[in-house]
Amino acid sequence: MRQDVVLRGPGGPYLRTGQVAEQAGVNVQTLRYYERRGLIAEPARSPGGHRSYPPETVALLTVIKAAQRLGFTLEEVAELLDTGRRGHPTPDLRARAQAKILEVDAKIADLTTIRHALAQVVSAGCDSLTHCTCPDCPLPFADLAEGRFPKES
Amino acid sequence: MRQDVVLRGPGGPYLRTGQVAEQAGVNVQTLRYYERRGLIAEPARSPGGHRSYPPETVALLTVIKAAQRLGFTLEEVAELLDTGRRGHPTPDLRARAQAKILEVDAKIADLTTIRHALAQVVSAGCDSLTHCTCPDCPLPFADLAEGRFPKES
DNA sequence: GGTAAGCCTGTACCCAGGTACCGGATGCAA
DNA sequence: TTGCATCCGGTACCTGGGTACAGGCTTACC
Repeated sequence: MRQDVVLRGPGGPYLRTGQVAEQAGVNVQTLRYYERRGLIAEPARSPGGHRSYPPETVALLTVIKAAQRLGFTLEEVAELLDTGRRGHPTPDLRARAQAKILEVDAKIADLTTIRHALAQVVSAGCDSLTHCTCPDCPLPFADLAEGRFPKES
Repeated sequence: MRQDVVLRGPGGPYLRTGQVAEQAGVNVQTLRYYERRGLIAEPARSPGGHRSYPPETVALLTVIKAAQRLGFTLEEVAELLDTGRRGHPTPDLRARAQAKILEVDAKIADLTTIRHALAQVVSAGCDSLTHCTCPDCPLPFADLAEGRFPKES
């Protein structure tokens, strides 16, 4: 544990990879993965080549994780951060959040239909996917039409 | 298009790969993938080694696709088909459907929370993930606690 | 200056559910 | 019998979001 030591540089106490990772609750590899993906800027380096992060990187990672939990892909998060960094605030985030709400609603609707079909299986007492002996068997779900749930799981 | 010709064999009109794939609306590669995964049985072969499927394979594929849309993984579908094939009907399908309902409910609950947070972003008028200027900014979503949505998208 | 923890790059691997490509063989109708 | 659509097995690749490993270099503390 030599991690409680702080590198000093122009502008404040800098952090090393392991410190940032621990404080943000992510893996060290993830940090470099995000750097490759353009989510976090390439940090300054020590003379020996070790990364030296400004402390606000931790907050940035928290924001990234929050956005992910809202259903944004890393690519979308990268874009949002990018437009944010370019100055002039745009209605981009708002618009994207609204679009995301529609996506979420669609997913919820699909899941609701699925839940319905599952409940039918249970209440009808289906005992086989292919040779069900229950009366009025709901299988194989005519209402779950081909292609209605493109990639839904 | 020589696919409208039917191979005849013991028990009925047999189908070739392309015919099954087309009728079931899946890719030819997928068919062989399912065979490798044990979802469909290895079909008979022509003297030259071409697969020759019984016509009910198309229905089986429909069932597989329906089960997938219900949220079962291919592995789960394979197991369900397997216990079905082994004769003696078990309450397996019913139990699994009930468990799946719980999974679906959990997903819906997560999505509902997410929808809530998104709606807050919209109504508060957030304009940046990192430097939002809106009053009482809900970012970065303290209620979406770390780890609450392990793999949710 | 020794020692160990931590960091570096690069590459490969994981999950699921497929899809694509290759060179060669087969099936079938004209 | 010729021509070409289709099929064969094997292998590699795709998406998304990371994770792991190998082999070597730095940093920090004593």
